[in-house]
Amino acid sequence: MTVARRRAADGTFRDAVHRIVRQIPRGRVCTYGDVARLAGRPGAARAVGRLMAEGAIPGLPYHRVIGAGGAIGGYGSGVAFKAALLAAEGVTVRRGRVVDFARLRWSASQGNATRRRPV
DNA sequence: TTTTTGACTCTGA
DNA sequence: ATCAGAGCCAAAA
Repeated sequence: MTVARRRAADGTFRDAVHRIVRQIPRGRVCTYGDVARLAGRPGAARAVGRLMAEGAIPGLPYHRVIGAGGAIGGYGSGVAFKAALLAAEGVTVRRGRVVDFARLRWSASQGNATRRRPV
């Protein structure tokens, strides 16, 4: 491997966050705090938000990362566009809040098929 | 190394 | 429900 690929998985917080965000299924959402916790740094929600703003990896579903309690959070191109992207996946956003956030909330451990009761 | 920044979150008024 | 304040963390300056 060449040193040029130092952006690859190296155990850094940033890489951990990127890998997690990439796993969020379509039609589901995850909070900044959740991502931080999954990355092994509970409480680093703010740091996660900053990484989202960087958008270092195009193609990642950054729009699926929202605020605590289902708050829409922010977005580089505007929260309106973020809401539109979510709507396109079947996630309804009303008054800056994700409807049925509790059910659409995603966790790495359940992303597979642990859902015993489909929506 | 210290300071600043930012798509956060919780608590209390 | 809405707002201000404080706490927290990682990356960049």
